[in-house]
Amino acid sequence: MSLLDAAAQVLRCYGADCTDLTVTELVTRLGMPKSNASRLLRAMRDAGLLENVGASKRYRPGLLLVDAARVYLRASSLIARADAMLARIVADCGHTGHIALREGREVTAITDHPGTKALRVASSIGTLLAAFASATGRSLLARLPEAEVRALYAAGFAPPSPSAPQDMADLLRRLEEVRRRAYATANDEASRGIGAVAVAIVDPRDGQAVSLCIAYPAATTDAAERRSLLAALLDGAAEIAALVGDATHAVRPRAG
Amino acid sequence: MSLLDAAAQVLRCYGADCTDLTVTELVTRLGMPKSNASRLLRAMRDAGLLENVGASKRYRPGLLLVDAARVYLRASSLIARADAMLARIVADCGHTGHIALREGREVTAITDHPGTKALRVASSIGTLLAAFASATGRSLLARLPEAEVRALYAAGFAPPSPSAPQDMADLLRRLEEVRRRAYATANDEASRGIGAVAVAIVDPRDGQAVSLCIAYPAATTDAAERRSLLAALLDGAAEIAALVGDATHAVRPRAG
DNA sequence: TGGACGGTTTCACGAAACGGAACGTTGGTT
DNA sequence: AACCAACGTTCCGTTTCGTGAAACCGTCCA
Repeated sequence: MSLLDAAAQVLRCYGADCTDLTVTELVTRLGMPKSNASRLLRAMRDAGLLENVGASKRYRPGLLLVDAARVYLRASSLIARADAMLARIVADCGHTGHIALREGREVTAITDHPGTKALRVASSIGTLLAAFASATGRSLLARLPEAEVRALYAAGFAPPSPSAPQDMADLLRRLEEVRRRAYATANDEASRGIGAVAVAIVDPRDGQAVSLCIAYPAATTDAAERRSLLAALLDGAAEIAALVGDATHAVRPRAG
Repeated sequence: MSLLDAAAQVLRCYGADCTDLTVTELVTRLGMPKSNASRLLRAMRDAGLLENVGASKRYRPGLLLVDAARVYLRASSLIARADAMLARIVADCGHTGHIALREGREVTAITDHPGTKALRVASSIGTLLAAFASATGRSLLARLPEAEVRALYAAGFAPPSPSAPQDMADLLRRLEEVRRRAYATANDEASRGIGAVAVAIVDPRDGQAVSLCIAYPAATTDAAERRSLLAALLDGAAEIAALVGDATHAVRPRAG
């Protein structure tokens, strides 16, 4: 593992469940020798990638990441478009929506639109989910060739719940279903009591893929409502897909 | 210069005026040998710090920076509070406002609130300004001991305009004025035709400092309006300062 | 006081980064 | 087709840096 890989691993620790790190926490998280951890955190701080929390020995992300991250988000017209579309769908249906991207075997929400109903799903920003065991993840995995999915999970996977795919064959079958219908669903899978429906769009110009997702409380959302929000999602995705040239949504399958 | 320093320098290139980089551009920007630049960009990409724009040889920030940057912004209740306050002031006065932080000898806007007037100042997000030659920068420098300001500018500075501080004595005199009044101003300094007023708040718990700034078109903003928005800014800053324990704004000097 | 704990520093050696030069690729011009 | 320019990659010998284990340091608590 190179020094840059180590630094990137450190940065990946930060998210909804981790706002700062100590040497010992890094040792525990990454299995790194204590002296390496101490020196790496200090070198990253000195470079500006991290900063200390006041005079403490705690390290958090540094300011220089903010502008670069902003460039990432703004460089992508696909993200911007998908996000605007999702905002409209959320405003109409009242459920929580987010845009998710895949990073390796995980997915992360990068934008978030809280719903307006009394009972709604909480923000998932900054939380990493296993791609194979989430609607957004499966919608994105379905856009990969089978060989690539097999290579990604060459070491196998541990299902987090009984409703998640149980093995490679199960996963591939579900991805084939996603490809056929053009959307993915999840129920009680990453989080209890929550259902989700997700649609992926790929920008053929640069290969970037995003997933638009609506998450809803399973107990209070009946079949008619689920059909309605799925239709809105598929319509919205088709509109963006037409703009960026993603042929997958050219003929939209009937929701059902 | 260590490898991490080099990587951080690359990330600092990204902002409002740079959304992606090639090997040659990096050579030009950082004066780095070509082979080093090629290897560095590739190593950063392989680590996830950067990614290629499609199949091109252009590199842009990688997704992993987004969550870490978000943690930076959310970890700071000071930024959140200052931003909310500024939003209210902007809504009232109609001019453009932003929150700025200092990084070394420069300041960068991290949040932005466009004004509502017909003539308003454009967004400055992602643009670095010289701290000594901007209102936000001077409001933040005034919160440093004089020795620290001298050390920061040990190599001297080149004034970007006739209204900017011309030498160290001039800068120190202005910073003393900022300390006395608790706010900094700029006119025609970083940008022609624009005036700005800025107030800094320091969170004594972790030493974090932010500057709240309102920027306005100099030609159409009369003295009464300037006094009014300065009063709003000072009132807002005093309110936040009381919450975080910054004693500087405990007794607010009369604006004038 | 002694021990536990978190973090830092030291050390010798192997790994990685260095910069210049050669090489490979692409596109444009004659 | 041959040539040239520009960009990016790879090679090579040398130098620098990162490695992990162990020692050390500072703080806190029984």
